Parts: sequence; C-alpha cells; structure tokens
Amino acid sequence: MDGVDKEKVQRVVYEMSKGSKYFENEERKEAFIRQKIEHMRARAAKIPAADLSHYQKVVDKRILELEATRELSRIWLHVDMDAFYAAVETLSNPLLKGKPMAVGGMSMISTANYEARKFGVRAAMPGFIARKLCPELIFVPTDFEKYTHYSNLTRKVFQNYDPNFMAASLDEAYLDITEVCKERGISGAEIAEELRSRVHEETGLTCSAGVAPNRLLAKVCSDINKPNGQFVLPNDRMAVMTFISSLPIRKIGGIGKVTENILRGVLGINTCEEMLRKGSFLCALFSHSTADFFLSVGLGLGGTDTPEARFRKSISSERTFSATQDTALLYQKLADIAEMLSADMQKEGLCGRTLTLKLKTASFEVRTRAVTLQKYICSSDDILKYASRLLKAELPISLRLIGLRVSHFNEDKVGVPVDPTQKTLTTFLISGDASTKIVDDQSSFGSDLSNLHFRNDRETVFSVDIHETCHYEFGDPFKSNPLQDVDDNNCISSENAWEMEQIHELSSNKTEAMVKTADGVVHTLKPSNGVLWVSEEDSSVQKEPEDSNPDRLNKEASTLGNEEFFLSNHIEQLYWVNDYRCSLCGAELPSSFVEERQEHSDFHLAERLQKEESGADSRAMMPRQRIVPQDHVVNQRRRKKHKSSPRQGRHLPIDSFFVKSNQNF
DNA sequence: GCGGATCAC
DNA sequence: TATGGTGATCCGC
Repeated sequence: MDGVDKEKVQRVVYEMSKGSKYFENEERKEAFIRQKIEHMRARAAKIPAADLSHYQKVVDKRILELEATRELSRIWLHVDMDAFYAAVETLSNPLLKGKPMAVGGMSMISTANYEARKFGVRAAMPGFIARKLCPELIFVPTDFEKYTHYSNLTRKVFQNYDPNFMAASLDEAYLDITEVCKERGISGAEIAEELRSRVHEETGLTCSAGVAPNRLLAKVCSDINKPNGQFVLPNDRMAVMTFISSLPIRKIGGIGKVTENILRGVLGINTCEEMLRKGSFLCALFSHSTADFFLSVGLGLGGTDTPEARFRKSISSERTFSATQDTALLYQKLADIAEMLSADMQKEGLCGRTLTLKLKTASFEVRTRAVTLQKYICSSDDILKYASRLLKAELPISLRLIGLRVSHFNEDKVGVPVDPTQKTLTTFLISGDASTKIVDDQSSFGSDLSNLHFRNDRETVFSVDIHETCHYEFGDPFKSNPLQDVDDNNCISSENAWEMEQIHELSSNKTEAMVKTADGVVHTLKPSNGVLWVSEEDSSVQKEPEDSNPDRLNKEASTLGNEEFFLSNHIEQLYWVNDYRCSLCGAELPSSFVEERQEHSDFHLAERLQKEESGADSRAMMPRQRIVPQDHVVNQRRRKKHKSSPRQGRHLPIDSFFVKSNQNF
C-alpha cells in the first residue's frame, strides 16, 4: 500500500517481538525452513542430467495434457468485500468513519480499515503492536452476528447473478456469470460493475471484483484494484499467459509464505511463468500432485469445475490462556473445551470416532495427539474421558493452548439438531428465501467456509429432495446425493427424543428381514423411505468395558450400546465372552485391562477393514448397505487432490462471446 | 491412522 | 502484559 513506511513498520514489529517466546519460536521455524531449503538445493544440484531430461519429457507431456483441459468458455467472478468487518463496524457506528480502526483486541486483530493500514496495521497482527504503530488506533470487538447479517445481504445480491454461487467465507464468493452474461448480452465487466453497485445499494458496503476464465485467476484479479475496484482478465489464452508470466507466485491461493520461500530459495522461482521453466526440477523434487499443481499454476489453470457439495470433516474447539503447568488447572481447561466442543457437536448433530488433542506449549511448540475409537462419541463426558488420557501422557507440561477436535463422523443425518433455530434453514432452503437467517452461530474469524454446505448437508435428512432448491450447494445435484450421507450412518445419536422415536417407528415397520450374524445374534432389517436400517433386537452383544461402568449407565447407556453395535459389521463382532475372553480369537483380557482391550479391538477392527478391502464386495450383503435407487452415486467420496479438475472434451474455441479485450495486455 | 506443517480467512 | 480460532489438506511415516 502507498504511503506505508515498510521499513519503519518492520522495525517496530521486530522491536516489539524481539525476545518473546513467540519470536523465538518463529526463529526456530525459520531456521528449520532454511535448513530444508538447503537440503533441497543440494538434492536439486545432484540430479543427474539424464534424470532431468527424463523429467523434462514428463513435464512436456503433462503440460500438453493440462493445456488440453483449458476451459475458456466460462466466466468467473470473484467478489471480495473491502475490509469487511471494519466496514460493517463503521456502518453501525459512523463516528468511526475516517479514523484508523481495527476489529479485534490487544492480542489479535482480525481486520483493519484502510486508514489504519496506512500505518502498517494488518489483519493477523497482535493489537499491542498495532497500537504501537498507530497510537490513535480504535479497537472494536468482533461481532459475528453483525457480519453474518451483512454477509447475507450480499449473498442475496449474488444470487441474482448465479443461483449456485460458491460462498468462500463471509465476505468472499465465486460466481459463474457465464449464463447471465449470455442472457443479457453484456460483458463480465459490466456484470461486475452492476453487481458491485447493487451490493453497495443493499448494504452500504463496497467490494472488489475479479473476472476471469477460472476461479484461481478471478481471485487474483479481485485483489488488483482493491478497494472498490475490479479487474477483468479476458477469456483469451494469450491474455492469461501474459498475465501469469509476471505474476508473483505468492498471489496464488494455496501458495503461502513457506512455499514461496522454498520455491524461491531452491529453484529461484518468483513468478508463475518460472514454474513452467523449472518444470523438470519441480517434478524431481516434489510429489506428483504438488508438481502438477505448480504446473497448472504456470499455465494459469484452476477452478473451472463445479465442485461437489462439501461436507464438514471435523469439528474443533481450542482456547489460548496464560501459560500454566498447573495440572489441575490444565485438566479444568480441558474439561471446559470438551464441554464447548460437545455443545457444538450436539448443535450440529455430529458424532465422531477420532479425537485429537492439540497442545501449544509455553514456547509455542504445537503438538497433536490423536486416538481413533471404535465407537462414535459426542458427549462431553466421553470427549473428556479420552482427552484426559491423551493429556495425561504429556504431563508434566506447561501449556498456553488446549484444543480438541473430533473427526471421522458417522455422518449421522438422523440426528435432528437440538437447536430448534436450525430448522429455519430447511424452511429457508425450501422457500429459497435468502433473507432468512442462515448462519446462527459464528464464532470464529474465518471458519465459515461453506458453512452453508455443512448445514445443508445435515438438513437433507428431513427432506431428501431439497438439494434441488439448495442455492448454496456447491455442486451438481446428481453428484451430491444427500442420501449418500445416510450410507454409513449407523450410529444413532442418543441425544434427543426425536431420534429415538424414529428408531421406534422404524422398528414397527411391517416389511422386515431377519439377519443372523456370525455371533448368532438375530437382527431385523427394516426399510423405510428407501433406506435400510438396522435395529437391535437383541442386546446380548457386550458393550465396551467403559460402558459397563455404572457411571455410564445413564440415559446414554442404552443407545451407546447401539452405537457400537451399529458401527461394526455384525459379522465378526467382537465381544468379551464371560467378560474376559475375546469372541474372535479367544485372547483373554479381564475387564480392568481397559487400554489393552481397546488396542485389542482396534487390532480386530484393522484386520476386518483389511479383509473388507481386499475381499470381494461382501458388503452388499451386509446390513450397513443402504438400499436406495440412487446408489450409483455412492462413490462420490473420492476426492480430487488439486484445484484443476478440467472437464475433458469441453474445450471450446477461444472467446466465443467475450469481446471485451483488456487494454493492459 | 498419526503427527507435523502449511494455508486460508 | 500481550501473537487467535476453525477447518482443510498434504506428506512422510
């Protein structure tokens, strides 16, 4: 930015940071990266010429392949609100206008207005340094409800241009404006102008836009004339290549500080074009997928597909506090986090079987410790129980942060959210009314990526066809079959009566099939709404030792049994004969050997999974299998590794309707 | 599957 | 006085 004395800013930041634990850790990290760069440089220097020429051939071929996927027929627009949180705060308090202001607190700033930026104040800068740079700086605490409200207003505008627009965060979105350009016979630039002024009319906020043939480029473009400006990159291969040739790699989404340093330090790469020139080295030094990504960046490709709906894969909660090594205090913090996480999970109707403990030591070193359980958990008691074991192994330790994350969800869409406001989304989706409040809890700076998708995902249980009217779904309705979610949903969350009623209802269904499993237990299968459910008719299956503990035999006990029962295939179900002998291999482990039993059952689980994977698809016979007409989409789960996912054969002649050329080229 | 790391916002 | 929280992904075991 103009008028910023970068040197002075750097000096202040250094003076304020120097000697702190944070700073020391940063130095350690930097030293480590320097070492890594040195190592890679040595490797690069030792690559035999023969290998390099081989890699060059590979690269040439790959570039041709990538080039063939170039898509110039779509027009993408990336909208980015200008200093969003700060702008919203100014809107609600006009006295702030014209004054340097930052949203956040003394320890961290999430964004600053343009007046503050002139002083070098930036997002992700600690407040006390910002205040040093700009003593007049006004601090305003974050208010996500407010930002969400304004975000929804902007999204209502976006919707008029692309009903399937992709919200990237509260203040950013990607729109495919190909159709609207065609229909109205106007250019992307004109659409961008109009959209921006409509956003301003609706919200009083300004935004910047980038128009380009793909999302990767559109994102870069929206940054060029910020704030309150736009930049259009025409759908012309030459224009793209010219644009890319001088573009610093750091501008590309996905290339951060470290990658930039590595590419520059090892191969002297500064611009995207140099990615192509050093292609053979990239292939030699990086993994296939990373090299592929770099090459496509060099070609200016990325983000022309219409991605599948995205599903949340984890949920977490973490807190920073003043560093302590007081074990009792640490356990208390852990309990608090477990409580918060559990509450969030229940709001979202989620259960998961992998629990990850995150620790940040007083010296800023980050550690994670994870455990994958056989059962799905969501109660704070369960979370705390396993989290405590993980923490215990790290003691004694001095910590400044504790976090917990749960992943490996059971994708249990049976769980209706406990929070009744959640239902408004269903209403919203069906009515298509974007003015309805969508995001009801917004408690982070930037975790809202596709918030909506997560919600949609969960809600689909109630109305399996709402994806037709779901404006925020990322993808093709045929690819994102919501029923698929039910696929692995054998964990019946115990948390509310509604679910139990559903289970009960299913149990009374007339058409049912009996299945006798290897352990001799008979279960009934009951189809309902085209989905086959398993119900437990016989509870002779032993619960996990922990759950035989009287402490656990509360309201959850009966269904916790279900969870474990459901989650494994009935065939080969492990239980402890007479509470000491493994039903599968005869190994003997008394119930007090809790950890050993867990390990043991993990072993059998792994064994079984291996068998499942290698063997013919015997799953078709198993009760877990969902039986619905839409089965052909079950495979939706595979994920692409990178950004470019071109559609073969859809390559169209350049510039079919894009007439406006950009004078900058 | 785990743990460390990077990245985005 | 003081350097965040949430989520995704990748790599190398």
